[in-house]
Amino acid sequence: MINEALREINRGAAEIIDSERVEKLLKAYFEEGKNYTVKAGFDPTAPDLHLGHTVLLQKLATFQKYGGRVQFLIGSFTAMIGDPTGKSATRKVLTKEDIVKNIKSYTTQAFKILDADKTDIVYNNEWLDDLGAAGMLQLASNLTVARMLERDDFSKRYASQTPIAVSEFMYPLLQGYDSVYLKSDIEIGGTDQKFNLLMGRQLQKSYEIKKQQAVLMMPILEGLDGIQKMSKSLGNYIGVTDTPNDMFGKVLSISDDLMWRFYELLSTKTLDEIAALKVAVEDGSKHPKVVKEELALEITARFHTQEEASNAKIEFDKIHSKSQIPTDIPEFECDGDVWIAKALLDCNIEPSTSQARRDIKQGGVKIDQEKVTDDKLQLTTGEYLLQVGKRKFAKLKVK
RNA sequence: GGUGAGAUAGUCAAGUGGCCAACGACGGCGGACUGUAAAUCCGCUCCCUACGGGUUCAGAGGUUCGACUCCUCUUCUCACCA
Repeated sequence: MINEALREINRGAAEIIDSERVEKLLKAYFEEGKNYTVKAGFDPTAPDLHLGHTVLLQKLATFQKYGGRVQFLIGSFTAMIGDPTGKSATRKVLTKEDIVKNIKSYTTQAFKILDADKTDIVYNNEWLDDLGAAGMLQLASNLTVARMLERDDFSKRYASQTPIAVSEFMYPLLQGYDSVYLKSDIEIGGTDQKFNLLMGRQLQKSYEIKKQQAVLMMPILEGLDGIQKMSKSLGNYIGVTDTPNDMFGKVLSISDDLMWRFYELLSTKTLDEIAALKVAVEDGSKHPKVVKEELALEITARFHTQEEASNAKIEFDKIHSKSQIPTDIPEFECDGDVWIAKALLDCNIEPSTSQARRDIKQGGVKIDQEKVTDDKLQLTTGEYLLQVGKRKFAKLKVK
């Protein structure tokens, strides 16, 4: 049982520092029913989460299953400083209203994965506001500039003469101080957070907390392309607020290799179940597409409902596997006889009449499922279903 | 501040007086194929009710029968020097 728990906790983790501590905590839970705390910090700078963020949440949920109590820390104070991680420029500061709004949307999204009864939402301004100048100085005296500059991001910026605000040095310190205040037993975060996570251990030691927190780092999830990290700016993400249809379709579009990665990091299936699926695909008893659909269903259902997920699957099959017509098609109206190319342009399924004529020539345009061959065709009064390629549809009513 | 190089379609990048609506690559779009929105192959890729017309190669002028290509100025970018 305890081994099973350890396996699930280790699952997908990039690195664990002080894994003996984790083992001890688990042992105490299984043998004496003692709980422990797992801290994870969230930066309320962007309103929407994508699947990359949920990797951490998923791991927290695993801990909750095995006696962990989650300290869901909102960086309400630190959001005003700007964490330099990953960005090589000083970040802009958010207004209070933005932060409050973001927090709200964060937590509703997070509780689709986390067990609310085993989660404490904490805001770090609660104790950081009171830290005061004296406390701040004391905190800062624990670290030297040389040690700060060890951080990869800082050293790069320093070397390339990109400005580093002194306040940015405070960020890792404050994040570390959060762990001191909360007396966290374990902290988890992405690999890009390593420096900050270790700071928690360092400061806990300085502030004479007997046991330093263990640190568990999760890898950064790849995006749909399977190469770059999942991020909004790269456009290769699956947002947790994506519509069921989008979500389902996006998961199905990933490569077979990436599918296993998603299984490992995002599925709630156990490692044994996943291993079984892998074997089944390899020996041909299961089709990889079926396995991928299972994954897509699971993920879609988590953020929507079971029913919406199944509908998304039906819709997907309709359009892609059987090349039928989707359910929702935008409708348009126009007067008199219309030239087909102009009609396609007006329905926003072609960018120009030139492009429309090209597509007609190549046999890519259909009216009511019939291929159009005449690029001079005039549409007379009636209703038409226009289609360009496999995916662009419009209904047009000619009066 | 000085000197030199450069600015070409969504992006990168050829083109040094007519053969240029402009090579090529990527992207995008169609088609075939596929379990897939992947991979692969084929075609298309400025606009216009079009075997023709219009507007493009940083901007403004000029030379020329004719300019993306030559000249002048302007704006911006980069490199080296100070």
